[in-house]
Amino acid sequence: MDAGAVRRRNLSAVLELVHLRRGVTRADLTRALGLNRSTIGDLVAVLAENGWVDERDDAPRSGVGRPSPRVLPRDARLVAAINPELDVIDVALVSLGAEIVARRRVPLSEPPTVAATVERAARTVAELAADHPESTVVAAGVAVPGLVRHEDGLVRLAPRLGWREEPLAAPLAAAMGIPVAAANDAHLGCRAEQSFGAGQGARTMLYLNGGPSGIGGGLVVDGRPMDGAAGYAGELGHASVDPNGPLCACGAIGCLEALVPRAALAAAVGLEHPDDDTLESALLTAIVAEDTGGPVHEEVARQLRWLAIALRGAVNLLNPERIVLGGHLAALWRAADRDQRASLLGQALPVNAADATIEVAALGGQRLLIGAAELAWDGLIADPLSAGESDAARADALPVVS
Amino acid sequence: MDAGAVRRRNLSAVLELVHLRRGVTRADLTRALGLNRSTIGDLVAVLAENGWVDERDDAPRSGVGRPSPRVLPRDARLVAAINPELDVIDVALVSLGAEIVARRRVPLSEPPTVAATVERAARTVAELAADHPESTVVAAGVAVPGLVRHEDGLVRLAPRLGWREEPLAAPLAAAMGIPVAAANDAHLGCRAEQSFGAGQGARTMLYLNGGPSGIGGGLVVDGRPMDGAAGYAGELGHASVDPNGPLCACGAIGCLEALVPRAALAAAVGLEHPDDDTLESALLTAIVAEDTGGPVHEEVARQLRWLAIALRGAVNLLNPERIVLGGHLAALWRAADRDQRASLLGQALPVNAADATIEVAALGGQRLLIGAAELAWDGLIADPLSAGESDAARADALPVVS
DNA sequence: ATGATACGTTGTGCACACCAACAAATCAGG
DNA sequence: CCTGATTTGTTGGTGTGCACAACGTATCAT
Repeated sequence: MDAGAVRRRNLSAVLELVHLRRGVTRADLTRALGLNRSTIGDLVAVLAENGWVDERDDAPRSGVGRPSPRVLPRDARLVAAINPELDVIDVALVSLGAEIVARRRVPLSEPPTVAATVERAARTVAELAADHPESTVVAAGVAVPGLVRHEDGLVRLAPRLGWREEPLAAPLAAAMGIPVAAANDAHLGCRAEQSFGAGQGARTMLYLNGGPSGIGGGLVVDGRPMDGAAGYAGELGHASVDPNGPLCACGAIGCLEALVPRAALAAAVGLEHPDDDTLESALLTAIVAEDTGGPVHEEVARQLRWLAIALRGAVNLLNPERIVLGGHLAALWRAADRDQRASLLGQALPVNAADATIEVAALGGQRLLIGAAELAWDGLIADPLSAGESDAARADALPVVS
Repeated sequence: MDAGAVRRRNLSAVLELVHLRRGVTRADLTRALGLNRSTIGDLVAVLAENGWVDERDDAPRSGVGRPSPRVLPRDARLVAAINPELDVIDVALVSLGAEIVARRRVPLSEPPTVAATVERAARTVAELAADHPESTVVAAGVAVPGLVRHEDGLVRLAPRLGWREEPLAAPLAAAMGIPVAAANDAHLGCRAEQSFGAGQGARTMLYLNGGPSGIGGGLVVDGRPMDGAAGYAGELGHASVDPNGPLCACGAIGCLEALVPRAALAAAVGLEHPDDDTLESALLTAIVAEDTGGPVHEEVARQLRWLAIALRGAVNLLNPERIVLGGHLAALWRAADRDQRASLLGQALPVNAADATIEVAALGGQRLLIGAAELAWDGLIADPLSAGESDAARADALPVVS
């Protein structure tokens, strides 16, 4: 580690705080980073020169002493967030501080091929960027409903889209002329919740999302997203919960996601492909309306029992301090009564159950886009000055294909 | 991060390499750390001045060019490693480079209380230290067969010893006058295997050990040991593998360790409390002697089936690149035939199964002591100069109770 | 108004890693 | 055995970046 690395680290730490807290005072920065006032002043000045932040004097007056100027993220640079799905490609431009500046949902008549995804996404990003001439789109992140190799953004398998061993990040980068990184959608949901949602502050966390194509998840270990050896960690949906259970689409027996399907929950309340909010409110309504022991109660109780078994294993293995539930698992949690909630971790070792709090995901429909944007910001925040002169020349500094 | 932090980090990185590789040339250090020759020379000189390393010119001649002196760990400082068990307290002095310099197994007539453990361990360490007057014992680590809170080394529960909510690190530190850290024995086995055994080089690894009191484990994530929120991670032994299975001692149903007990394997080969080596060789002998389908084959196959179910969940959740098996799980693996070995990860997602290799633990009976020593070295290696003048004054720099 | 408090600003010093030039120790080839 | 090539250690000089102290500035409390 040389002296330059110190500078890079400190600049990166400042920028990361500005990003995560959407603006902080310089005084906050000195306290959070333990650096000298003069050093912080210098670092902020460098970031301001390079177009990353603005300083403003509209500090909320708080206490005696000279007020500290606020350091705010600047929108001169944006990243693109892309989420291809079965019937839509969701595209957004996201600022530092994770504000969605522009968003367009491009409807599809049929599931997209990779080529179509690349073409539509690149075009849509260009159109959205044209509406924001004062900003430059400097990188992109893609949330893919499937397994993505993180070293090069190759989609190993996305059953819902019918993709298999398809390069994705590379052609997108070629089409857009900026670095592109891709990752599993649940991983990125986890990142988003960790940075800006229900996972804030948790150093060890398990995120579980119940979507139409199954149950995915993500992990945070020591405050950092955990990908595993190649990027496929977090697949608790394919943990065994019943060795005598049904055959799962993955070929194994008794997977969690085969026993806790979103479709069954939706069917119990008479819906077919509800979105998260619709499913949740229908479920809560049904639970209130129905007598205890009715079919909705039954299905909720059944799914909670299986979920508890899977959570027991994960909680005993990881000793997380937080568990965040999204999608129909969030709906399940909301529909559960006091006893059912307690029993979710009831069979875990007491010490592990005591450390863990269960929360419901907070970011709703913006989750995947914010997560994809986080992925895109990663390399830039890690080394803010490399983006200084030519934004395109920095491609190889990223864990990304350009 | 200030300038001094750079120095600390670099010194620490050099010392860590010397420790892990049990000596390296200065040329190796420049390559491994990417620092300048002159910087490495300076760092090594500082470490040598402070009694951490020796330089010797006995380099193995390899190729042209001026030979690089070897930097070797020096035994001026030692750490104590302590492992209380049911019928013995195992104590050792361990050098930088993880060589066991002295060891004594103190036999017990009955399971030790915490007070007895503290007294016997402290006395034994003092006696061993007296045999090595040229060295100073500067810290200690304890491997506990139970759940240990890592912030203060309090034993939450050690069923085998009958301990519950017992402070351990604090009284030991008081008795010995040096910093003491304590952790779960399987965690420390994992650390030992990671640093010096079958886990070397793995950045994501799952360690699983089958002992007489159950199945414990440890995790390595991003090259660093993973403890969880409070220190209780790795308990895959209490993952559910059969919701209709037997009641486990932990109060839950169908835990892995209830279905894969060491005692059943030992009983199958007619032994009662065999050590690891005895069990393994007896099992291998029996497998060869017995016809396929016999009771030993049956028990091995049965246990492997349950183990596969638990491993599936863990592998899909973590996407590890290595799985290390110890204790009777290692014996199981050794006894398994080709097909059985393949089927251990056969139900995991193919991408996850492809990334993971299964290995057998390599360090045998020294594992826990080496792991406990690793724990003790942690704080010292992280900041070598703080130990320079007064070895005792550095206590509060450690994640440890003094 | 006045002191106390908190913060930004400026100039200086220092720690530390890098660099370039040189010296030393080996190997290969004659 | 000598010579050149190669690799590495050594030395003195240089530059970068953070800390620190002293001072200026803006707010609050009385």
